[in-house]
Amino acid sequence: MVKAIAVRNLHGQVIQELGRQIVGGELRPGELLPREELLAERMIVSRTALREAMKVLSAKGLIEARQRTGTRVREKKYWNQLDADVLAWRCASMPTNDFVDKLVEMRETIEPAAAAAAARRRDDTQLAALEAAYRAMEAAEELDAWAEADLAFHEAVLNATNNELMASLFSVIETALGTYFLLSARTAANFKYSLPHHFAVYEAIRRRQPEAARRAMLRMVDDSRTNIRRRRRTKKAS
Amino acid sequence: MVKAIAVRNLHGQVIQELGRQIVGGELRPGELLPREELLAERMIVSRTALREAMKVLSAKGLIEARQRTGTRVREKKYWNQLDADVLAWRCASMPTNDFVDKLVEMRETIEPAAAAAAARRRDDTQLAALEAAYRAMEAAEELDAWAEADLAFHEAVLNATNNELMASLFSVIETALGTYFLLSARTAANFKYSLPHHFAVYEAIRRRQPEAARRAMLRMVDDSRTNIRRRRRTKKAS
DNA sequence: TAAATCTATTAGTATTACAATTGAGCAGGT
DNA sequence: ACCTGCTCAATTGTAATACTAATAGATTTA
Repeated sequence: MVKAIAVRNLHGQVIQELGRQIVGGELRPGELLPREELLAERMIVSRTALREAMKVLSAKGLIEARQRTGTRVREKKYWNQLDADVLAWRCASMPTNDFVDKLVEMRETIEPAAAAAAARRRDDTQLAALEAAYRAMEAAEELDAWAEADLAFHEAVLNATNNELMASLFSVIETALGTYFLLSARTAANFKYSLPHHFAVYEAIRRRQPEAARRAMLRMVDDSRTNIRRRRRTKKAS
Repeated sequence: MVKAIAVRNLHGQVIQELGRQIVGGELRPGELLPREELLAERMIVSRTALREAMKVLSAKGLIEARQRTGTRVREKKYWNQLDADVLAWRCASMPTNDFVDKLVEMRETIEPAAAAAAARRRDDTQLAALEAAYRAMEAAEELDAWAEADLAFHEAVLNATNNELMASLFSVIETALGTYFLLSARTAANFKYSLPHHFAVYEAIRRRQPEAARRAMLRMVDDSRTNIRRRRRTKKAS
């Protein structure tokens, strides 16, 4: 479901390894992990490499090191839940359905608001980008091209927001969901199903009508969610 | 405006130093920073400590290191905008008003949605926490106590959401805004001004009325924003 | 009993050495 | 003149080692 970020470095691997274990629940919050020397030995890396990894995990809020006491896994409430890696590890570990629901809920909250903001503040360049994305969706002949254009469309909306925070949040969520929400609902036969929804969003943003944009985006997201749910049931049945 | 996270460690200081410089624009994207040996020497730390800091900055998406080439500052689009530190550095560097507006915009989209979700999914324990926070606000005699209770109230709402992502996002934003949005609008005289708003939110959540909760929270946030704006004008005038 | 102190353990920092990667230039062939 | 591939050197990546600093817990002392 999730793209594993390619890791060439050694400490990168260590980060992944430990991060996965912590987020996945093998290492439970409060648990004390072996002292650096031992752990390094076990993972067959130098203490240097291990420590570089630990610093990163610590920055993500997953662990906390104190002299003499050792390093322990922090409570979940301190984790940087919005960190791309943490999110990815959760996706990789969790019995996904309820977590996906949470991600979708975030998306449902963000995107309509973003559409409204875009309608308010977009400049002509950003509108042009949006239009280009829409035309690409319209012209798409096959699923791949359509998915790519769809993604570009949503990015363009977020971009027109002129609020990097919104854009960033969406991109994190979207990465976590992978191609899930883009592709899941549509079969090869009807993948252009939501084109009218996209047009409505585009039009509202073009005309600078925030409320219309919000409603249009809401309809789109809603629709996508019901499709995902339907798909989920189908899968379960099969 | 922002709480500087207390840093005891050396690499912690280095992280702050470099992070601030990058986010603050002293080191521009694309710029190549000195090789580790030199940089370490300049900052009067060992290469070890420097590298531990670099790994963290790299995890935040601020820099990218490649062998032979060196380490360079990444484009803004790759930064983890939602990282607490990155946010804090931005707050510390930016001519704040427009950035604060962006944060407020995030808050305005999140909180009403959160209130609605809370009304849908809260359990009795969470409701009790919410009630406790409300009573504390009601009972508050002075500004400090009120601010604390207010914060607890919002946390309780987010918590009742049962969606850690929402909770996390809010907590990040709230930290970035510091006590700004909690305190800025109210003078010592009328700090209990928004109590009715809070009651409305509480009631709607208690009665499991999502839409009512959303609207109530929206009114509250809207109101808070106008107060902030008013305050801003006043400040400018003075 | 409580307060001060010592001690052993663990993370933090520094230093040094070497390995791995790779851009750039050079050599050789066509 | 142009491509190909090789070598070289610069920079990050990894390791090993030694020492420093903080502190939980035992020990001593008032």
